[in-house]
Amino acid sequence: MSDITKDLNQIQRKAVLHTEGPLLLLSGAGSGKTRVITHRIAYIMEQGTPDYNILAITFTNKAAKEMKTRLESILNGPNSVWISTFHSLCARILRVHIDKLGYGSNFTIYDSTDSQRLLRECIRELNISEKVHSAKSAANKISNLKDGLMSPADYERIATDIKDKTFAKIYDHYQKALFKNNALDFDDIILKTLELFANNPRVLEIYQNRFRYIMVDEYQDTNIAQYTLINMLANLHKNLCVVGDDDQSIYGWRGANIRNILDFEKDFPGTKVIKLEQNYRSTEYILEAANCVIRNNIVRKDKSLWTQKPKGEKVIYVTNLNDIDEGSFVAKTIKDNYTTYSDVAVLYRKNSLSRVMEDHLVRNNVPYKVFGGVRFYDRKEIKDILAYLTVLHNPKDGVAMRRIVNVPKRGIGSVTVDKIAAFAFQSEISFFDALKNSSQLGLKTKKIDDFVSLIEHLLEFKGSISQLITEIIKKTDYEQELGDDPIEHEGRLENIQELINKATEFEESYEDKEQTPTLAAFLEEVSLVADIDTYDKDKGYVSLMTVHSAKGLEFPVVFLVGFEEGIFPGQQSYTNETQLEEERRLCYVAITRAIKVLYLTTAATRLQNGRTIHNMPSRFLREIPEELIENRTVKPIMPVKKGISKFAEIKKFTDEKVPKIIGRNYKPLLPPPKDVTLDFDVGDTVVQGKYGQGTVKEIYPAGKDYEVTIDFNGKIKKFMANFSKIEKV
DNA sequence: GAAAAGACCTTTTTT
DNA sequence: AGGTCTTTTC
Repeated sequence: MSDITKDLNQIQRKAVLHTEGPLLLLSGAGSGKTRVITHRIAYIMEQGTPDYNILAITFTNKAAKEMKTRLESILNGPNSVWISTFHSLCARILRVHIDKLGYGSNFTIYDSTDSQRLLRECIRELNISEKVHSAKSAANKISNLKDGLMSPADYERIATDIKDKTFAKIYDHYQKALFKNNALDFDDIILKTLELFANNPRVLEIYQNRFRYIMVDEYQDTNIAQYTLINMLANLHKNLCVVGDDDQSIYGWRGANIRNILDFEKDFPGTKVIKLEQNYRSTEYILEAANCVIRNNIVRKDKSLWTQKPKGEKVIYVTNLNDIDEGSFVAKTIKDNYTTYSDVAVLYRKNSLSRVMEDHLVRNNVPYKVFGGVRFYDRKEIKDILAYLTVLHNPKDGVAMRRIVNVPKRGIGSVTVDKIAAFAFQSEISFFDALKNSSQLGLKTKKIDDFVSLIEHLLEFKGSISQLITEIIKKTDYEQELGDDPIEHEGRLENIQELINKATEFEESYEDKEQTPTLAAFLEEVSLVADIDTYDKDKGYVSLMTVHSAKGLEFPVVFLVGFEEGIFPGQQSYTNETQLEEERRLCYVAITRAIKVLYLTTAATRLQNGRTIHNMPSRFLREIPEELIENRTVKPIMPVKKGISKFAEIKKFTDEKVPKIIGRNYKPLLPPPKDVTLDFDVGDTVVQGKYGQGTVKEIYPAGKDYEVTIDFNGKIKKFMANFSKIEKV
C-alpha cells in the first residue's frame, strides 16, 4: 500500500502519525483540517484497527458527508467508520437503549418550533401569564440550562426569586410533558444519552470498548453536555483527538464553551499539541487582513497563519449610499465579472439582509440560492405532512396530533381541541386516547370519530413512505389546504412533491445498504438536517448565507455585505467584551472564506424593520491596515424605493452625523470613545433623563464605557453611561 | 367555526 | 415592512 501521508506537509504528517493518547490539533482556517482527519483515520486503519472501532464526530451533516466522501476516496472504497454529528450519533444510540429511561424507541424529535408549542401549552396548564414567561424566552432559557447540564431540580435549588421559582416549575412541567409525548427536544438528544450512560455503566462500556479512536471536529464549538459525552466515551482508551480553532469559536450563544479547547491540555494530561498554521486557501492580502483583525482579541491562543500564495488582490472596500445601492452593486458586479456563479458567495451577519440582495440578483438574472432562513422542513405544508407521519409513528405525540387534528379543516375547532386537551391532561392520557374517548365529554363526536378512523386507517396502511405520504394527501384531501392563490398553491404543491422525492431517495439509499427504510429513520434524518447540509458546489448559482452557515466552506469570490456598526458587530454585542470578541471571530471566519477576492460593502442608510437606520462602517474595518485595502466608491445607481425621495433620506443626517464615506476619510467611525468617568457607585440614588430617580444596581464595564443597571421602583433598566444622562442625587 | 381585522414582534447567529 | 398570532365580527 502506498504511503498514506505522502501528500501531507511535515506538520500534518506528524498529526496523522500521532495516534495514541490525547491530541489537540489547533488548525487555523484553511489549513487542511479535514485532510488531516481523513488521512489519520486511514492511517489508523492501515495500522490494523478495524473501521468500526473508529468514531469521528462533526457538527453538521454536511461536514460528516464531506468527510465520508473524502475518506472513501483515500481508501478506494466504502467503510464502516462512524462519522456522524453529535445529534445523529446520540439518536442512534438512543433508538437502541432509550427504553431503559422509560421512553419508547419510537420517540419523536422536536425542533425548536415544536418545543415552543409544547412550552406554550405547559405555561397555560400552569396558569402562568405568558407576559411573565413567554414560550419563546422559556425555550431559550431551557436550552441554555440544558447545554450546561442543569436539570429542573438543580435550577429549583438555585432559584432565588419568585420569577425564577416559577420558571423552575415550567421547566419541570415541560420535561414531564416531553416524556408524556414520548418526545425529545434537540438538547435532550445529548442529555438523555448522558443520562443513559450514567445510569447504565454497562451500556457505556459497550461504546467505550467499541470506539477505540475518537476524533472530534470543530471542538471549539462543543458545549458542556457534548464535552461530558466525549469525556465519557474516550475515558477507556483515551485515544482522543480534538480538532479546532479557538479563533473560529462562534457559537458561544448556543452554549459552546471556548474553555473546552483552551483548557484541553489541562483536562487531558499528556496531551500532544500540534498547530497547523499554513493556510492553503487565501491569497496573502486576504489572509493578512484576517490576521490583523483577529489579533485584537485578548482571549485566544497566540498564533498567526501564513501562506505561500501570492499577494493577490487587495481587499475591496465599497461604500454605498443605501442598502438598495449596495444590493445593486453586488448583483451587477457579479454579473459583469464572475461568470462562474458557483464561485461567488454573498455573506451577511443576519438573515434579514438577504432580501435586498435577492431583489437585485433577480433583476439582474443572476441565479442564486439562499441557505438558512426558512428551512425547507419548516414550511407549513411540509410540517403538516411530517406531523401526520409523526403521529403515525408515535401516536402519543400530542404536539403533532394537535397540529393536524383540524388540518385540513374538518370542523374540529379550537374550543373542542382545548376541551380534549384539558381532558387528556386531567386523565393523564395521550391526546389521541382522549380523542378516542371524547364521547365522555358530551361532545358531538361524529367529526372526531371520523378523524380517529382516518388515523386508524392510515396506521394500517402498508406501503413505502412515499406511498404513505401520497395516501395521506389523498385521504385528507390536503390539497384544499394549499390556498386559492394559484402561484402559491403551485409552489406548495412542488414542495410536497419535493418531500415525496426525498422520501423516495431515502428509501433507495437504504435499499442500497440492504437495510429496511423505517419511518423512524426517515423522520430522524429529516429532523436533524439543516439547509446548509444540502449545499452543493458547482451547481451554477451564487450562494447566499449567514457567516455562521458559511463556516467550513470556501469561495473564490466573497462579498461580505452590511459591514457596519450595529450589524457586524451587532448592537447587542456592544455592552460586553466577550460578545464583541465573538463578533470579531465571526468576522475572522467571514474573511477567511475568501480564496481570491474579498469585497466588504457598507450602506450608510438602510431600511430595517420598516425604519431607516444610519450605520457607520464596522470597527473591524479599521483593524485592517490601509495598505491591504482598495477603496471603491460607487455612484448611486438605483432609484430609491417607491415614494421615498433619495434626497429626503439624506436630509435626515444632522451635520454632526453625516458619515464621511468617501475613501477612508470617515474619521469618527464610532460614537466618540471619550473616556467615561462615573460619579456614582452601586447603591447610589441617581436621576436618569427619561425615567427619573432610581437606585444603581450594577455597573458593568463595557469597553471604555459602562453598562449601568438602574432600579426605578421595581422597573429595571439598563443604560450605557456614555449615552445616557445619569447623575448622582 | 371561519373570515377579517388588529396586535405584536421581529432580526444574531442554529444542531 | 411583513409575517404570525390573537381578537373580533359575522
